[in-house]
Amino acid sequence: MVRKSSVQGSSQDRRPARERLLAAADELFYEEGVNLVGIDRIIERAGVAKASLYDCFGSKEELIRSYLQQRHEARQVRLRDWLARYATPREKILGIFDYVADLVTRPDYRGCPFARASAEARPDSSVKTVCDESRAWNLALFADLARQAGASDADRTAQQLRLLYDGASVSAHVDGSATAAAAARALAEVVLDAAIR
Amino acid sequence: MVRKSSVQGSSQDRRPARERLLAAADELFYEEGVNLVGIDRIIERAGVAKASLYDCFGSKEELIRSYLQQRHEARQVRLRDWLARYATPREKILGIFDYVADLVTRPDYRGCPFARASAEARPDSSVKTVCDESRAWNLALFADLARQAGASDADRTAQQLRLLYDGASVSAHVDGSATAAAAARALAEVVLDAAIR
DNA sequence: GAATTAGTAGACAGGTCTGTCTGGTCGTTG
DNA sequence: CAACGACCAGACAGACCTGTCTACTAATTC
Repeated sequence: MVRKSSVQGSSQDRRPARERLLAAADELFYEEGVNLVGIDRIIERAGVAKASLYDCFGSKEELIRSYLQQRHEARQVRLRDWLARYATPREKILGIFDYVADLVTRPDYRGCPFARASAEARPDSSVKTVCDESRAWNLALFADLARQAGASDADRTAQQLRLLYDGASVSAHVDGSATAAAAARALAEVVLDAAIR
Repeated sequence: MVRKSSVQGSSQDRRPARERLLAAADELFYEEGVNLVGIDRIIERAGVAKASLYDCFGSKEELIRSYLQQRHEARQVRLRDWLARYATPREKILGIFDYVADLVTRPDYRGCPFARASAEARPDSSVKTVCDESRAWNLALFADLARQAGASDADRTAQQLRLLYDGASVSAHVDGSATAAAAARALAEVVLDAAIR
C-alpha cells in the first residue's frame, strides 16, 4: 500500500502525497485543533490537490485518525529511545517523568494531542479508539516496569503512576512550566518506595 | 441589570431570556462541545429569538465565556457546600477527592468543562481567562486548607494536591470509573502525612 | 394614552466547511 | 507507443455557521 519512493530527495518535496498530507496535518491539527483547521489549509501546506487527499484518506475523519495513529507510534519510538539510557526499571519509571518535563518545556508543546482531539471530537468518533489505545499502552508500560522493579501489586502501582503522569501533563501544559512534572516525579518516588518494600 | 422577574412560574418557562439562554448553553455546550453546537440549536432549546441572544451577549464568544463563568461560580458554591460536612482541614482536603469521585460517576459527566473548552478554543480566546481563574481558585483552596492543616510548605503541598486532582479528573473521565479518584485520595493522604510531620 | 422596554419571528448576507467531479499532466511500465 | 497510476488545479454543490436587520407584540411605566 505504501509506495517505496524510488529515488526522491530533489530540491522540492517529492515525498508521496500521503506522507506530505500527514506531515501537514500533524503540524496544523496539533497546533490549532482538528476542528479549527479545514481541509483547504492542509492541502495548501502539503502542496497537494484536494482530490489526492480524498483518494488517500476518504474523509477528514480518517485523516484525523491517521494523524493520531502516527502520533501514537512516533511517541512509542521516542519514549523507548529515551528510556534506553536508563539501566534499572526504577530509573526508567522516573525517567518517564523526566521525559514529560522535557516535552512540556518545548515551545511548541500544546498539551496531549489525544486529550485535545478527544475534547473536540464527537463522542462516537473513531478518534476515541486511538486515544484509548494510547492510554492503554501507557498503562501497560508502567505496569511492565513496575513488575520488573519488583512491585507487589504492579497493576495498582501502574495506575497510580499514570495518575501522576496525567496530572503532570495537564498541569504542566496549562501553567506552562515543568515544575508539575518535577512534583510528579517526586511523588512517583514515594509511590515506588511504598510499592516495593 | 438582571431583571427581578415579578410574578413568574406559570405553565411555560417565563424566566428572562438571558437565564434561559444560559441554561440551554450549559446543557448543549457541555454535552457536545462549544464548537459543535451552533447558535440556532441554543436559541431553539431556550425558546428565544436570535436577536435576543445578540442583545444579551453580543457574540457567541461572550455566551461561551458567560457559560464558563457560570460553571465556575456554581462549582464554588457546590464544593463549599460539600466541604461543610467535614470538620477538620485534613478531612476537607480528602473530601475534595470524594467530591471528584462523586462527580465523575454521574452519567452525564463529560470531563472538566474548562479543559474541554480550552482544547476547543482559539489560543487567544477569552475562554482561557476563565479557565485560569478556575484553576487558580482550586490552587488557592488547596493552599488555604493545607495551611490550616499545618503544612510546613503549604504552597508546595497545594501544588501536589492539585496535581493529583487534575490527574484524577482526567483519568476518571476517560476510563469512566471512580477508581482513579480513590487512588488520588490515597496518594493525597501520603502527601499530607509528609507535609505535616 | 404614549413611550419605553424586552422580546418574537424569520429573512438575509457573507463566509466557511466537507466532499465531488471534470479535465489535464507527468512518469513509469509493458 | 500506449496504457496506467499518481497526482494537480480548480470549479462546484450543499450544508451550516455567525451575525444583522426589519417588523411586530405585549407588558410596564410615566
